[in-house]
Amino acid sequence: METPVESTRERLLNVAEQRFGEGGYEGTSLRAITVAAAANIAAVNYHFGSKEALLRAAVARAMAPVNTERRRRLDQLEARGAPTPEQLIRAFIEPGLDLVLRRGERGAVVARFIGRIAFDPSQRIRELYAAESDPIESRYLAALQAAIPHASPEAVSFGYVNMLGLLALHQSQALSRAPGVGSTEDPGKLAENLVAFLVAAFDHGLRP
Amino acid sequence: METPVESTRERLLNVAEQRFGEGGYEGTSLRAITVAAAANIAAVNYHFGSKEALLRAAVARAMAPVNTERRRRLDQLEARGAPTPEQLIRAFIEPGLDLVLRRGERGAVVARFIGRIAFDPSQRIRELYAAESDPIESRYLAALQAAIPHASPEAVSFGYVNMLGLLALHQSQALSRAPGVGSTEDPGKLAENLVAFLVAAFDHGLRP
DNA sequence: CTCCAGTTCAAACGACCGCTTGAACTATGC
DNA sequence: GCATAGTTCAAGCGGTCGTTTGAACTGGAG
Repeated sequence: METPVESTRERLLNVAEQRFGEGGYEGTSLRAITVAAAANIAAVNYHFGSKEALLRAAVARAMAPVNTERRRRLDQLEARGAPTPEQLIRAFIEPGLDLVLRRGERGAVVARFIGRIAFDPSQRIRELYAAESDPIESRYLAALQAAIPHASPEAVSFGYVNMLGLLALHQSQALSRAPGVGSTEDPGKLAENLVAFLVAAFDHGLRP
Repeated sequence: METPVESTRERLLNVAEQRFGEGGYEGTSLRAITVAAAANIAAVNYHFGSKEALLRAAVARAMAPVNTERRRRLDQLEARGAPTPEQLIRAFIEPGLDLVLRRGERGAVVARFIGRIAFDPSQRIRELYAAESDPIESRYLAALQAAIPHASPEAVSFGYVNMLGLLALHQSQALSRAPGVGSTEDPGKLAENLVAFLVAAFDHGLRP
């Protein structure tokens, strides 16, 4: 009645995160996006300004709820006193997998989009993602360092980067090369497995 | 005297693995490659047939010594009896980081190339890499399963995929967003850190 | 010298790229 | 009803893409 179910702008963002997540930034053309979104090519430049600006808007929209949830969990943990490594890892991983994978079809699309962009071949694109998640990341790094005092800052950074990479890897579903490997597993278990894997690595696998 | 230092074919492969490693497959044009290789554009189709065939040849050439070394280490380990998880992880990681990062400038180029292609946005490209490393991978999976009998096959596969992903991540140097994070670290230490991280995760972080 | 296979070359092919233009449509306020 | 701002549209811009073509060059064999 008031809104035509989905505005052109929203349709563009939805299709963009789907296609960019499937083929990457360079591998996806604006024409492919606009056709799938039933929009005119010029609509992209009208609503966003450029292809990269469309990507930027899509990244910002996709990351917003994840960042919010991470911030909320971190606030909550720090209010209760010194958090354990497991609590911190869980607070980082779960918003990326759970919150996003539990929302059915669209959630998986968003997760794949985020995971792909985070490690896009182009450094320019990667920085675009990093800018969206840097603030909260530095808070996590500091909290992790405090929770694992016996590890050097370099070791904590190393672990953190690995956590980031593994999360992106599973978000992007790049490991579905052989069907049935772990793709049909339910997201909850994946999150639990990943958390357990990382907790063990952080607790026993950080060299001085 | 006998060879003009480098044949056109070799120059194309060298530049291809450098540029593909920097910008990804879709983000690198044949013209950029041929210009940098001081070759004519048609040389690509003459020597290889197509852009994708050039990539395939580059992947095969880059992976060959890594696969050989992995096979050699695995043979050696299995000849001595039941290998430990650490031995297996080391035998997988070190050929990917050491053997390739220790060869100075060119080694780093090859490593980045492999790491990028392994998780390219396009599934087609990823499969191209997988085809080159699948045989040896299945041997590792079986050996890992035998070395960690208390873990389910799903858990071992999960750990293996994570190992693969982290190796590719560090090979591709995609984490050099902030300069100086860990980029200037020497490759030997990186390998040791990564092995320790993975050993701890495999030993204590695989859920039943 | 002639021949010929192997290689390199400039030039161009059609297709697609991101982006722009200017007109047409739509809906709201007066 | 009419102006106006917001949006959509077909069409086309210059440029780059991967690939192809046919001629020119190269060096060794007969």
